[in-house]
Amino acid sequence: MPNTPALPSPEKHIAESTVRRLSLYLRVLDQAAARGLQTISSVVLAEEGGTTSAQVRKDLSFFGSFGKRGRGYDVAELVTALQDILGLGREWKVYIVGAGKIGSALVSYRGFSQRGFRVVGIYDNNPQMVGRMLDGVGIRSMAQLEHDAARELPDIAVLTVPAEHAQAVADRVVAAGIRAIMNFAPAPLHVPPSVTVKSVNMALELEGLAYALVRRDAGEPPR
Amino acid sequence: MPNTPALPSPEKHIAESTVRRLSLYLRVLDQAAARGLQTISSVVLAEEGGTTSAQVRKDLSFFGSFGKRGRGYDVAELVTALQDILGLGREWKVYIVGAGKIGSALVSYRGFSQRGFRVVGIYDNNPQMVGRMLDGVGIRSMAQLEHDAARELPDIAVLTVPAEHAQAVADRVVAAGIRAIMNFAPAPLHVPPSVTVKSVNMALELEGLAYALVRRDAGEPPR
DNA sequence: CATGGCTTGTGAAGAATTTCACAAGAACGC
DNA sequence: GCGTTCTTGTGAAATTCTTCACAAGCCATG
Repeated sequence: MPNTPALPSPEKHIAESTVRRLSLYLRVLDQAAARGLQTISSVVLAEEGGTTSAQVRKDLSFFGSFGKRGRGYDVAELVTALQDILGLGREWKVYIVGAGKIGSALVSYRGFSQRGFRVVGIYDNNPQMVGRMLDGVGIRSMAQLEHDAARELPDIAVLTVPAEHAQAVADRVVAAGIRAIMNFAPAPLHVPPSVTVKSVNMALELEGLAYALVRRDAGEPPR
Repeated sequence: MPNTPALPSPEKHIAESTVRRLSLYLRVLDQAAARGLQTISSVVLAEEGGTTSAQVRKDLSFFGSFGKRGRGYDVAELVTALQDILGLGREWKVYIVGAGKIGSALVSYRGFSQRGFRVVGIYDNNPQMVGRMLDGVGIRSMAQLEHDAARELPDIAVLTVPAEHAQAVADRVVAAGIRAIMNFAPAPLHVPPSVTVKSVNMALELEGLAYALVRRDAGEPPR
């Protein structure tokens, strides 16, 4: 680590959009590394990531100086720095709550394991499901959740339950001490401020597309 | 339709964040209607939707006046207006490309059909898959995509293919005349400006959670 | 070791978005 | 009918986010 020591604790508040882009850059860098690139400039990083070079440099500047003027960024170095910033240097224990179609699909999602997110438990309230294995992980009864959590101390709960149960499950998960929730249910969750929630709402994205299509057809320019 | 006729063609450009919130309000309104509420104020709508009342009113004001001072918004009326704005008054034909775990799970996702998104075709390049049925829809060969699209004129393509094929598939989908893509592959897509892409990147959301967790532990306030 | 061509890092400017705050309208009780 | 209470719609202010533009640094070349 020759350069700035990738200090991952800036005083300022970092915008969520910035953090999202950092993840994106990481993905672009992976591709670049796979193609054998040693070095990458903010211009190229921006093109592949769908943003602007100034944005890339600004985003990175919040966390330190990672580039070399006249050269660009060392790919391997920047990967390490970004992983560090994003907290990907360690393993995160994940509970998946809801073993329906989406929950089951997520268990074997490679994007999770590749970044250190390990599914340690899957929960469902259907007794028919309990005991079965999904990709090497056993489905457990919802009744066990609090008990297991006290022992395993999971970091993140992924909620793939029906919308009408989402809030109740979230409450339990929070009470069990989990402080990060990824919510796939199409319902807004209310949690204490000490808990972070990210919602992935597919219906919402689709509706955004529908809006774009009707706007487009109505003749408004996209921007 | 007693009030402002829900004119869905404002001259100004509407921020994507606004459109997302409109979808969210629609969801809150559904719940409200289910609870038998006739009327809802911007304050309540905001609380349930996780935003502020001023934001709600501002968002709606871009499209017209839907409320009554002193009363709030008529739930049923606002639902209709929002559906209208978002282009949910019609049926949208959806192709799902990639019949892996996630693609298969999405076929039967209720959030799609509930809002008028109808899956008319599923595509996969695995010959073992082709011909099987998923929730009443047959899996077709990738080779057919362009041919079928010319006939069925699908509106939206949902991409659930591996990241390394995402761009190539996107190119085909665009060439086939589809102008809206929902991308589940963890790879940024490059498409002509006439095509709208929404990406749902679950790894990215998880990384956002990991970031929040390390920040939290490092003692920074969430906001 | 000087020169030229690139590219970063970053204040400052600009644009976009959110919040404030209040006038105006609607309903209700008396 | 009048006053009180509630709530919308919206300019203006505040804040947040993005883009600009350029000095400073690095590398290669001769």
